[in-house]
Amino acid sequence: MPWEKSFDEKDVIDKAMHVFWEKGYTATSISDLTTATGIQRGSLYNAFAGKQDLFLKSLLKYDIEQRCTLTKQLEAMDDPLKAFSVLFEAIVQQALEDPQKKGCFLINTSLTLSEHDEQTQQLVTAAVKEFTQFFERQIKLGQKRDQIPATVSARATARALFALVVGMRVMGRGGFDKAALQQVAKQAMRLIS
Amino acid sequence: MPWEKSFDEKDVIDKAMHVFWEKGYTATSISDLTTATGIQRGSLYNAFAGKQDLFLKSLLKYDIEQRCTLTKQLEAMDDPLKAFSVLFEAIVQQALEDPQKKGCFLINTSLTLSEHDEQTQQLVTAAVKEFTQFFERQIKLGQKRDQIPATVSARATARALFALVVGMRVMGRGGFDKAALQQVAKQAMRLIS
DNA sequence: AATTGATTTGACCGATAAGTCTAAACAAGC
DNA sequence: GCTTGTTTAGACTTATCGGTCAAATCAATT
Repeated sequence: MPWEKSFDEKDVIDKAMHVFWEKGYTATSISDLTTATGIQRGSLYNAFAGKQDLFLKSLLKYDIEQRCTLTKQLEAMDDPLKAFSVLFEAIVQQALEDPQKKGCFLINTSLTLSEHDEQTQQLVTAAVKEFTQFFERQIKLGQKRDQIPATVSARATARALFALVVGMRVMGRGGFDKAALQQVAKQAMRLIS
Repeated sequence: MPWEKSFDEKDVIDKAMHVFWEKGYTATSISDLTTATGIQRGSLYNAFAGKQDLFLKSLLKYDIEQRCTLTKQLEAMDDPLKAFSVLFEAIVQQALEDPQKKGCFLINTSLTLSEHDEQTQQLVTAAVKEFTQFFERQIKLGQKRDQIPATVSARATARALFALVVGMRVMGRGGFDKAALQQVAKQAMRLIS
């Protein structure tokens, strides 16, 4: 007899995600969220447990849509060297294309982990871990195919590549231009050749 | 006839610096600052123009005490390879020694630049620029002395080393252990050998 | 069309933020 | 020891925060 929700929950999460991504958790107010999503305060609290809950769902969506999708695509290429160059080129592109210079939602969040609940912390930790493991898998695959020298340490290099990705995403938010980011990307490739 | 200030302004800035460094600008309240510094609200506003002013002075102090001091020491070593290894080892050490895992105040700030005034933004931008230039100078010096291969691009490698430093400082705040950071440091050295 | 009951709405709440202001505290000059 | 003028203390102001709630709204069932 009652009445169905008049808004799409997925849609709300997507809009909230972009606000959180751009402004960060603390700097985003509930008013920001109601404005961005078009739904009212009460509806928001009816659909979600609170601000932190909506943030977690936003971050989860980002993780699935961005990191998981990208690494899956790269892994499907079945060509580690190509995958790496595509990945680094994509990071350069994303940094240049985004006028708001939001960077990476996960990395941004990882720098303010203490202001979040345990679930969010676990999500970030897991995402970071899986991302470095992706690097390690690809390096080992490349070595098996003699694309990457067997002399390089897979785990150490994976961590260095991860550090470079983090560095690039932070640099992309600051005053670094296309050339600078491309140069870093090129140096990253040097680590696996 | 009047009466001298009963607190040391430098001391207040130092104490405020550690609070801002640990909690970030927004998460630090005036009450946090009065508690940490031991002076009262009114005195604080009498001595400083406001929260943002005190933050800028804190960041400036950090920049002078940490970045400037460190790079000067490294440059005085007059041995680029040694300087780099000392630098990266220092970053590992600092990450491990700090129980609060504050990371680098400048890099942390660079990720929330939008919430600061223009002066602060300029300070961060300048510090970042000078830091990459330090890398570039050292690499060129190393090449002149045949410590570093002439084939490496000084500017590109300088930027990559900077990216690695950023990555390491972010990783140091998260769940990465000593071994992981040391491995990244080692890979950084590979870029200049 | 009347009934029904969850959704929606926007006013409301207590807490806390940054910043202001007045009155008390104080040391130097007379 | 009184006057003087700055520092200090902390109550106060205004705004905004996250979150709640009761009343109005609406579509499906009857």
